[in-house]
Amino acid sequence: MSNSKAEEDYLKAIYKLSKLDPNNVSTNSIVEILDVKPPTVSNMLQKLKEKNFAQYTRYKGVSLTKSGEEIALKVIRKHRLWETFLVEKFDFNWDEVHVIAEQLEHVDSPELINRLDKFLDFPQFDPHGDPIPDKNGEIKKRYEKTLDNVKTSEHVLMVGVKDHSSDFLKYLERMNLNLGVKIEVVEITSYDKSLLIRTNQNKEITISNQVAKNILINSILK
Amino acid sequence: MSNSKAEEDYLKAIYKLSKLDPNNVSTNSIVEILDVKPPTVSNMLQKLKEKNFAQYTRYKGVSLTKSGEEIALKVIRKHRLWETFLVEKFDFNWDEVHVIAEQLEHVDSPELINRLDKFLDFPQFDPHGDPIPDKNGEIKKRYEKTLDNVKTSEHVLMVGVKDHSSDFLKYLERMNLNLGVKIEVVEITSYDKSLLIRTNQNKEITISNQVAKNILINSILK
DNA sequence: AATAATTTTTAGCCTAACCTAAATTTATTT
DNA sequence: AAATAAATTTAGGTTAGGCTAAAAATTATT
Repeated sequence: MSNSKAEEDYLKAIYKLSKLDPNNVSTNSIVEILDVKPPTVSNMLQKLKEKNFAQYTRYKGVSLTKSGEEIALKVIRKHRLWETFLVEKFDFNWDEVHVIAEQLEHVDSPELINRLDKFLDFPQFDPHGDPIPDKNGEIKKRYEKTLDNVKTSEHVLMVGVKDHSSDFLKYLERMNLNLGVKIEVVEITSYDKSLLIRTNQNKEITISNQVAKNILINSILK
Repeated sequence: MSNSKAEEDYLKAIYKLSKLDPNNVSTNSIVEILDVKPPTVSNMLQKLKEKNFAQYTRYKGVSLTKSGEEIALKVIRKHRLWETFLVEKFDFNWDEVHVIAEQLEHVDSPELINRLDKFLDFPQFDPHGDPIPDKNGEIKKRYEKTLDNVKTSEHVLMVGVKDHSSDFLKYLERMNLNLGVKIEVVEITSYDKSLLIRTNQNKEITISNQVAKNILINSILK
C-alpha cells in the first residue's frame, strides 16, 4: 500500500529538520513546518513509530528509520523533479513552483517519475539549486557555504538559496541575482554587515547580511 | 475553497452517467462506477445537494446543477489534458494513462492547466478520441456512430473508443486498430454479427460485434 | 533545590468518507 | 391488488487526521 499525503508530509518535515540538527527534531519544530497543533504531531509520531518509519520516545524527539528516510527521499525527489519541470518546460518563475509541486509530489506512479526524470535529461539540481535524489535515493551533498561568509574581494558563484519563500525569491529576481551569477564581494559594512557586491553583469548592489545568509555559493578558482 | 477528491469523483461520475441517460442517474449506477457501497452514495448525494452541486430527491435520482457541471467539466478537462500529455510527451501507451490521470486530475492549479494546454498546443481530443473541454467548459459534441452500425462496403475512419478498459485498448493495439485508421467493412456475418474489415494497411481482420460496438467512427466522404 | 515556564502528551471531540445491518420506498410479478 | 423483489435510505459504527483543554514531563530560573 502507498502512503497518505499526511504521512508523506510528516516524513518530509522530519527529514528536513534532521538535516539541520539530527538529535533535536522536536514536536514543536514539526508543528511550525506543517502548521498543525502539537497534539496532532504527537499523535502522528506514534503512528509513524508503529509503522516503523520513525524512532520515537515520548518527550525525547524523533528520527527516521531507513524505510522512513527512503519514503522522504522519494517525495523530495518527486517535488524537485516537478519543480524543475515547471520552470524548464512550462516557464514558471522559481517563486511560483513550490505550491504546485507540493501537490504533484504526492502523485504515486514510479514510472511517471522515471519518464519525468528522462524528459528533463536527469537533472542534478532543481531551480533553487537543491540537489535531486536519484532513483536509489542517493543525494549529492553540497558544499554549503553562504555569501555572508565570503571575504572582501573574493569571487564566488551563486549556486542556491536557503530561504525558499516567494518573497525572498522575488526579491532576488528583481535584483538580478539568479543561480549561476558570479559575485565579487567589494565591501562589507562593519556597522550592519551588509555587503556591497559586484555581479558579472557589472552591477554593483548592496544587500543586507540577512540576504547574504540565504545565498549559497561556491568559491571560484581563479 | 477547493473541492475534495471524493466530491470531484462523484461529480464526474454523475456527469458521465447523465450523458448516457439524463433522467436516470441512480444511486446504484454511481455505486458501480466508483466502487463504493450504496449508503455511501446516498450520503454523498445529500451533501452535493446541500452544496448546490446537484439536484436530488430521495429515491428519484440525481442530476447536476450548473455549478456542479462546471466542476465536473474542469476535472474532465484536466484528466484528458494529462492523458494527452502522458502519451505525447512521455510516450506512455494509451492503455496506461488513465490510472495516472485519475490522480493528476485532482491537482488544483488553474495556471498549471493553462500552461499544460498551451504546451500541448491546445489539443481538441485526448488519446482515446474523447473531446477535451476548453477553458470555459465548452465541449465539442461528437458524431457518435459505432462500427457495428456500418453497412458492408462502407469506408469509415476510426475516431474513438467507448470502452476505455486497458484490456480492450491493448487488444486494439495488437490488432493495429488505432485512431485515424481507415476501415472498410467487407462482410458482416449474419450468424453472430461479427465483422470482416479491411484497414488502410490492407490487412483483413475479423472482429466481434462486441468490439465493433466500442469503436467510434466517422463516415468518409468518397 | 524549589519553583516557574515551556514543551509535550493524554483525554476526549469533530468531520469526511467510508462501512454493515435494518428499514423504507419503489418496481415487478403473480 | 397483493405479494415479492429490488433499490435506496436511515441508523449507527469505523478510521484518518485534525482540534481544544487539561495533565504530565522536561527545562530554565531564581
